[in-house]
Amino acid sequence: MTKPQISQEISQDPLRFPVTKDVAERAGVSTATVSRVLNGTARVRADKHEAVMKAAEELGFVANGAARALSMRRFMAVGAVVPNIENEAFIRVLSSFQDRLRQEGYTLIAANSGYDIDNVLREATFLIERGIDGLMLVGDIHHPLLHARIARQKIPMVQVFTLSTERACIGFDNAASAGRAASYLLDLGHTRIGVISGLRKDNDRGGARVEGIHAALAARGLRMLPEHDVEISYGIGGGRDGFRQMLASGAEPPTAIICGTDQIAFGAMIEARSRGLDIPGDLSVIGHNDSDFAAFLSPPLTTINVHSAAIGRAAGDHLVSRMAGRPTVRLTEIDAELIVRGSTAPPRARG
Amino acid sequence: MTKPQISQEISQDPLRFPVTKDVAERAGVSTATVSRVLNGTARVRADKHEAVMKAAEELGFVANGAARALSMRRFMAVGAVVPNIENEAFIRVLSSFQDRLRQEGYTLIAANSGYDIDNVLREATFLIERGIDGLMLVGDIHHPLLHARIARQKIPMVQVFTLSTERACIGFDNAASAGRAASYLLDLGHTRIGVISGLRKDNDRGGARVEGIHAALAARGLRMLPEHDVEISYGIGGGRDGFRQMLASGAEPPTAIICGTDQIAFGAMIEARSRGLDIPGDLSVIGHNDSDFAAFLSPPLTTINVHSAAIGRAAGDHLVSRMAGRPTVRLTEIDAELIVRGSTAPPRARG
DNA sequence: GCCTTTCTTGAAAGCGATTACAAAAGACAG
DNA sequence: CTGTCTTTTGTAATCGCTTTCAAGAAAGGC
Repeated sequence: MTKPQISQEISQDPLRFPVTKDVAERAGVSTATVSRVLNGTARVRADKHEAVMKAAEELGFVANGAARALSMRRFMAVGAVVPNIENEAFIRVLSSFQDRLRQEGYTLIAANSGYDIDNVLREATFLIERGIDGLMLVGDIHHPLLHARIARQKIPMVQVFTLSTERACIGFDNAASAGRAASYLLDLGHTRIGVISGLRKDNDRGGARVEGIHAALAARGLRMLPEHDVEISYGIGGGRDGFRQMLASGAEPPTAIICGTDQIAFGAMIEARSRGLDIPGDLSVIGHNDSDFAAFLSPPLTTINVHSAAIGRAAGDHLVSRMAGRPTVRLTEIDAELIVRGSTAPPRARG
Repeated sequence: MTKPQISQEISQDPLRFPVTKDVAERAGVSTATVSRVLNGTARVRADKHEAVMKAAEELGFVANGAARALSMRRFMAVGAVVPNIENEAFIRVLSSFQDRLRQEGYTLIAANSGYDIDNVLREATFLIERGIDGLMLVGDIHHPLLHARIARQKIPMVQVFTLSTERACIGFDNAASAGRAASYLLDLGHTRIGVISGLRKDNDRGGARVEGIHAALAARGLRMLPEHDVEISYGIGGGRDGFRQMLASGAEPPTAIICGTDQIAFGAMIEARSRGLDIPGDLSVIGHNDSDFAAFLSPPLTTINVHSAAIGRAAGDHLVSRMAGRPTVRLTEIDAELIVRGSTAPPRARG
């Protein structure tokens, strides 16, 4: 077994990775010059410039981000806390948000809260300790301490999927968009409309949507039966359970339902069909988010497209501007859109 | 409009957020003691302990992570580069990986590469500059420079969804597991078996799976028609296109197909049905990943569960141990499992 | 009560970058 | 060849935390 070759460039301690000083010595310049070359912050004579580049290359120099962050007082990272990192809508938001930030050299650090207001506080604090330069949150209802902390640290923050009167937001009016879906069903002639939503605790969006539906019904002098207003945890299984529960209540079944996600809608469709109900003949179904599979179900699912990717991109734009000290608009509305497919139709004439 | 209340605790510059020194002064101790109390690294007399906690609380103190990282030479963050952040399997891995790391106080920074080997290098370098203490990659084929860089910085790294002879891995033998699925179909009596996989460029897993299927066929003296081996970009639409392409080739259609994801399988099922083919009567279909919807399709989809969540957790365990300097096993095999549901059956006797 | 041992504490030295400031080196005109 | 104006460079301070070291306080043994 041969002695390990210590290559000449590793002078003293082969265990340590190279730092600015090593590059400086090797290139025969000062650390200031190294920094100037590597960051392009000031003119450096061509020969020294080249020497630095060469030395950095040879040593495999990688700048220490913590040291840089400390001295620049900028971390070049932004955080995001979403309720559920496995939910399609949030993934799309994060994905486009990240793309936008990455273009500007920012890193995204994402965390999830499990729809719990205390967890949002905990995760956001964790991110703030990390030194993030900006923060994205979902919704407008948060722990009061969180807003105080964000203000104290002067961290630019933007909220998505909501429109708030207080803070910067990118999103839409959840009540209005769900209301429009309800109105569409009412226009088709439905009168018994139900809703299956995800958990509404600490979730202003879910709550607003249900309220918007109630309001649309009320505007036509109708009201939703309490038995037709069910709340479940997300997922296909949840959708099945939700619809089963609605039928089991003994109340006259709805002729149309609006679901919190396309997964829930899919679950409800499965349950309905297993009971011999025809969709859309006996039951019209509307989902949320326009998931990949929505157009491929049979019948294809009518759904509310919330434009997650556009929202994420806009949130990125917003934060990038704020962090650069540029002026920004507080509210950006990217309205949700009802995509009508085959899962909705006028109610079948009563037998 | 009243003058903003400057609360007493903000003594000098109300623009700056509080630092250790401020807490120390307010509590009447040194910064060393503040650090000791806040990190619990050494015993401190009860009264001083309390004074520090109180001062920190009142000031809304949040430690500067960059400074901490710099002095501890530990960033308490790990990176992960996955091919596609919108793919269910990778999301599950990231989610469980993050949970595990979060327990130990680590932050996860995730990036995606779009199945491109150069992007993996770029993103990983970006993360290394950030100062990550550990790194997770998908698969075993990477840019040679990447391994050099990881070695130079002495960053613990673990690869998932693969088993390598060189590096630490958590995963399974892709060829063997796909081979088992093929053998299962062969046992049912199928002889014309096709495969629809995602892009295989820079993707050792996809390639290995297809090879495993070829090998299983060869072991029975059979071979796959080239027309039955198609490669598409991921997604339901891709699955439809893939199966359409297979039929359009003019070759005798397969009686069974194995798909790279459940989404692809779903797409292929849709296309098959639209052509009047019965599943599993005319066509058996196997997917990959056991997506949420797999069990709910009709017929329910037979699929290979790769245990993404378990892999992510194990990868977290592995890195946590390595970063703590504890000994670890290099290879952890978490075998994939065929879940047989209704989409597979013996081929219908030829008409 | 005095000496040794054990706990607590604070002063100060890093960690590895960036950058303000001043000195040095060139460029140019007279 | 000298003085002035730029441009390029290096020195050293700084960012905010952790941690070593040594001193001071408290505790225990005789």
